[in-house]
Amino acid sequence: VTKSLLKAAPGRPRSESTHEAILQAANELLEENGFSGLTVEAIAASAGVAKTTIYRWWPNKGAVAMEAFLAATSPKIAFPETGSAINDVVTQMRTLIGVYNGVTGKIVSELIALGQSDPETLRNFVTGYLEPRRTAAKRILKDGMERGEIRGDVDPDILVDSLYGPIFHRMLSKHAPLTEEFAQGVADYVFRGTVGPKEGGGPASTGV
Amino acid sequence: VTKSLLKAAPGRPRSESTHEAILQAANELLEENGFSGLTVEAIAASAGVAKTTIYRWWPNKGAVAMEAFLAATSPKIAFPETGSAINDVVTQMRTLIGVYNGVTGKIVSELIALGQSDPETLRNFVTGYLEPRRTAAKRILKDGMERGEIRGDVDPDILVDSLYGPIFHRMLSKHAPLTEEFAQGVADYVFRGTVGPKEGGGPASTGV
Amino acid sequence: VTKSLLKAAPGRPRSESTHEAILQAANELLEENGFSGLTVEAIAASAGVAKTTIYRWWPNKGAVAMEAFLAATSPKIAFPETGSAINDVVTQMRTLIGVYNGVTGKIVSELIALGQSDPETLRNFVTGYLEPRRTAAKRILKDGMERGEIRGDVDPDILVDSLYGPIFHRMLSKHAPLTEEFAQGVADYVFRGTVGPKEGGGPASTGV
Amino acid sequence: VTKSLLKAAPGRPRSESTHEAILQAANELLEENGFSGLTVEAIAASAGVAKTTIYRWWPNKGAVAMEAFLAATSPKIAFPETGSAINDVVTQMRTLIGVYNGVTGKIVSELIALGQSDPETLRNFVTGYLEPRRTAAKRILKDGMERGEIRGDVDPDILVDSLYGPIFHRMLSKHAPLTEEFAQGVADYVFRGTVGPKEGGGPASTGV
DNA sequence: GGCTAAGCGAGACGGTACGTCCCGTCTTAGG
DNA sequence: CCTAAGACGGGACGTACCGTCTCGCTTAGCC
Repeated sequence: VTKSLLKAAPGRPRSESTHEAILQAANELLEENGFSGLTVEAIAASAGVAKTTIYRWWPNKGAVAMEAFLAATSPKIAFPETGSAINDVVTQMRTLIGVYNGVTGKIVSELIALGQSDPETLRNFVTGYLEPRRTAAKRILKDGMERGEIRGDVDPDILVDSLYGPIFHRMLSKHAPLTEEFAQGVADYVFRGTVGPKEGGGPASTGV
Repeated sequence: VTKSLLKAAPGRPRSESTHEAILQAANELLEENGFSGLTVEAIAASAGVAKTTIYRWWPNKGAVAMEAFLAATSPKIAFPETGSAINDVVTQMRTLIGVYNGVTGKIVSELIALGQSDPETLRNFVTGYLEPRRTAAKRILKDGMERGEIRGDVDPDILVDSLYGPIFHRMLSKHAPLTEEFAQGVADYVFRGTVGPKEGGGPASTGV
Repeated sequence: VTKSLLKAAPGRPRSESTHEAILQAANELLEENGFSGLTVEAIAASAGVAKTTIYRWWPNKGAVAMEAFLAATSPKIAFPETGSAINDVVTQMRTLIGVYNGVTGKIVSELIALGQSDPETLRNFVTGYLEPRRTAAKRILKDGMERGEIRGDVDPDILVDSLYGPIFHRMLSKHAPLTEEFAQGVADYVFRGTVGPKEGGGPASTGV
Repeated sequence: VTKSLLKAAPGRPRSESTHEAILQAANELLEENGFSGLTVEAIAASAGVAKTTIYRWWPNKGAVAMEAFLAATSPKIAFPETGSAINDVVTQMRTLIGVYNGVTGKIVSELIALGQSDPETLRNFVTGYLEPRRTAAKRILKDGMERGEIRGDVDPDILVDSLYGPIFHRMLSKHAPLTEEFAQGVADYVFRGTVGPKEGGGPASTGV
């Protein structure tokens, strides 16, 4: 009977409860004070853990914050499946607007901010957060392309950034409010285009 | 002969050379080390200036960095004027790609990042950098709407974010390369739309 | 009228009260817990001072402890002057025994101990504490040599170490009690010698 | 065949090679870096041994260092036996000077230093190192007293400290060089005394 | 020409958090 | 029961910058 395919590592095994306590403490502090108000010492104190234990596993507080955020938000991806790719994506965009107007938006913004001075963190954010969501969106859009709902010569990567890029832009720059109307407008333009005569009923909205 | 309509303030006047030395030092350090490696003490040392003098005129290092950046880059706005709004905007977007792939892109990114933990800085970035550029772009687009090149019911604010938001997104998240093809693609989709049959010549590119 | 021969240093002058508060706090903690129980953080807290301020002026806690000790004990040198060098020295030795059996002995021991891993500290101890006392003792002994009380060919440096070395030895090694009888005995042997027949009244004690 | 008259303890027996490896590693590190640069983790690493194993057998690093030192130096006691106690002692003192000017002196100093903050260590040093040597010296001196070479009313404990205390003092305080001349001088004074007229041939040296 | 007032260089200061070192304890698995 | 391995809580270290504070000197306009 094989006990395990992997030989057990020698020494005292890493305490899983400690690991989780750290991530949970980090998450709570992150939601309370934002990233800039996050300190390793506070995480340690709040988790009832030694600072050294944190530094044993993460190189800096950014890495802790990132893992804490990812652990807490990873599973939340959800697209509706109505049969219309455009419908599905627009619905998800409007939902996202609500999320990004809340605490999550603040944390996502700060993680991207953090990533500007720490490439490792940015890479982790992209692979752990952004890519899975982009992939899901591209899946929907590709389905729409298969069905003929969306043109076949479209590049899904560019399309998905065309749709979500503006949302990130407003979330980060705050130069204009991040509303569902905005998301709807962006989707309308990207799907229906904007060229045409000055006056005109224009193409119907893609709105849900 | 009155030298000035305003009564001169008493006391020693502010040294303009000191002011400039500070901004220049800040700019150099910003380009060298990025914002996170920027410290007030380093600016002071590099400018041959007392820390006190910096704090007399700016509330924190973010404000110095912002002013330094704006002083160095403000005048550079330039849109071509070919008679085609779409042409002009796309050309400018492709130019912007080049700029944002260089040092300026790094600094802009870090200023946005900085703004995530300092609302004042973000506001200054928006009013000092972003708004002038958005206004210029909207001017071009509105001209196109007047001419009938672009639909009349389009919201210029949303349109401009649809075009530039994706660029900022890739600049900040670095999940995919920031190429002229990308800018071209985004512009194509936003102007011509993406709905349509799977196969199809599709609408002509908006390309220059 | 000259204000000062030295040009005033630029910048905010060092706070003398802070300086003293640090030394006093260090001294109190030293007497309470001994040197090994002394921490820079405790000194800072107890003096109401920032840790950085301590490190601005002293390289490590040993240096603070040394200066604190020297500031508190420097002026205490006192030899009686009875006309007899031997008498004076022996009296002082007996007094010293009392001092070294108390807190001072503990601190002196720990400073010497500290000096074993920090040459700078040891040097400061010697020049700040030991040398002045050795010089004073040598002064007395040389007077005795002038008067003919002590032989003229004696080396005062060796003599003074012959008298005080044993005291330091017992203070540090604690292999036998540090009593006035011990001091008396050492002085007897060093001054009167120990050679001679097994039985014998022996030379009179040098005792006071 | 009985392996032993004593019943063997249950479980895995203590590894003697491990024991020795620890002491040897400690000794090497002690000679290299001195005591302050000695860490349990370094001993463990250098001996290829687990930290736990060290703590199972010694309460702290001082105890390891002490045992390592004693194991390495215990057997080295040697007094000449020329028939003259004074001769023998002086010869040994001069030899000791050489030893204490080398690595051994450094280690002895640091062990005494260590003992200032750890009574247990100091006690071990005294019983394991100092006492045997003091006893040997007292044996020689008592022989001299028996023979009438040294006065009979002398306290051997005080005498031995009068002779060796000055050496320890200079070794620890480093206020003056530790030379054979110094040892000779101390012995001269302690055996022959120092009182007498200013000018005078004085008593003959006790020198060898 | 002296007075008043602010700008300025210099640098000390209280303070926060950092990331590191080493301690001595513990929890595993294996001998 | 010993040992290797190494995770853990903990305490203090010395450092980097922060933003504030006192200084004395400089540079102006005003009386």
